[in-house]
Amino acid sequence: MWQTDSMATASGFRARVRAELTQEIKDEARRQLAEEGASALSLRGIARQLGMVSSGIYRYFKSRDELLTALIIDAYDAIGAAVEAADEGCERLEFAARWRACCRGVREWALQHPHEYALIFGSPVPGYRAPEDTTSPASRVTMALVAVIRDAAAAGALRQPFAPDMKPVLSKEAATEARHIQAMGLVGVPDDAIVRSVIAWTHLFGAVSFELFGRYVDIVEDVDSMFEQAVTDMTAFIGIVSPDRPPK
Amino acid sequence: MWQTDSMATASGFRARVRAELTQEIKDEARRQLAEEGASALSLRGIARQLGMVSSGIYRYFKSRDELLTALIIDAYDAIGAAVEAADEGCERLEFAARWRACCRGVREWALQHPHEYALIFGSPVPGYRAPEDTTSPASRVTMALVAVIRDAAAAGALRQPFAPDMKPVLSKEAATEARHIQAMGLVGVPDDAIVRSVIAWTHLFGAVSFELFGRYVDIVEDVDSMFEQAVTDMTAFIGIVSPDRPPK
DNA sequence: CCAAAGTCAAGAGCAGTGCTCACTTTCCGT
DNA sequence: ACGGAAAGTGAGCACTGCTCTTGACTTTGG
Repeated sequence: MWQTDSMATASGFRARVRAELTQEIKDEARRQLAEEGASALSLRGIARQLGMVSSGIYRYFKSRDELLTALIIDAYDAIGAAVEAADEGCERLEFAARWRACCRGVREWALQHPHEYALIFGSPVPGYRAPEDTTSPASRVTMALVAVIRDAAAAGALRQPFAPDMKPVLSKEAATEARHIQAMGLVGVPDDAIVRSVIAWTHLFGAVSFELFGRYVDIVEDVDSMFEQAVTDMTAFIGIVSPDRPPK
Repeated sequence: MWQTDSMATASGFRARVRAELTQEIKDEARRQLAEEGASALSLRGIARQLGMVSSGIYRYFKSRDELLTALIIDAYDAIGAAVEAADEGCERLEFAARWRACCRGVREWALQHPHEYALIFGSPVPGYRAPEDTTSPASRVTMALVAVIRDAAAAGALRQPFAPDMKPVLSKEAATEARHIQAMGLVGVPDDAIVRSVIAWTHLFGAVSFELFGRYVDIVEDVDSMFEQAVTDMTAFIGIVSPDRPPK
């Protein structure tokens, strides 16, 4: 009994120290990331800053890629948590507000952690292959957005946004694809609304990437207002309305 | 006279050889880029492949960054030319077709040159600062898209896409921003249509980036059809119609 | 026509990188 | 108290971008 206890505390102590140093390495890595970017991240530099010898890092991460992977997972979790929190700050039935809040959550997190955003949504680091462990945290943001669409559809708060003479035709192939996507948690959502949701999701990250990577420079001046308007327009484009909104 | 001639041919010869070797270096760099990605691009590797010594490269590009800049400019020009060609393959008055052709042009060039696309539209290389020379070629694609919108507006082929009860309100700030963008070649285009054009432009590159950077994996299966449908939907979203289309 | 000036390839070398490996120290579980 | 695992150390390998000097060649001007 006490053996188990001492064993637990002992190995617990070991594990604790190890976890702490692992965290310190990641923190320092994030610091360097924020200052110089991903490809300037140097294991030797981290070790130097932490007062240890460079080869010591390899007791904690067996390669630079593995460190990067850990940072990527943390970043996915962080942005996922940020978006979930943004969603949960809304009235459950205010679907349009929820969608907009999720969008703002993505952008705000990205603006606060530009290099970490670039790490996960920028061009993949050459030679780097995303391991399995990243896929689950990577989907948190998407799942939050999916939930809003699903809930809105279930509450009958998804409408046809286009004027009758402007409505685009949905191709047979796109409808098939929509049916396929439907299986991932979008039961009850019309085919064309699924397509428009994917479009809005794509636009969201396109907009944040454009802003962060400088593509709006000398074109869009008031990026805040443009983003806000874009999110509003895209919410309407999907067809999300408030549940109490008069049907017509 | 013959001196001038010999001088001219001599220096012309020199310049020609120099231009040829410069081109060879860029070609080999593009080859390595396509195989391993931007950050794996090695001057020593290029020199090795070209049978010259590494320091020789510096006679032609005074740093790795300068080589990258040259590749970036070439890439901007190439995608710009591709989109312009796509546009010019359409009837001048088929504005919706022109817009869609430009979008397809972007995607097709990107799929054919993924690493070059990543070079110009991926996360900026850390420490790399885009020099002035890139800005002009960088805007060719944007200018082609702007021309389509402008022409469509001038021909009265820009409509309000939303159903009356779904139309989002345009904020004062967004209207101001739209007026600002208008000055860049979009005279005569309504404020809300300008905003929607920016959104569609943003979505376009978001979609191509998502596809290329693997964000559609395990989510969108038939990427071709989804892209085609998205472009169709976004063309309607902007409000571009064919000029002969019955007004209602 | 021949020397001066300019051009360019070559190679050594510097400071930095990721990573490996043998070695020592530390400290935990029995 | 002791054996062994885990953690820390430092030398070393192969690679990188980049600089600088040296020597050969070409073009130019007196």
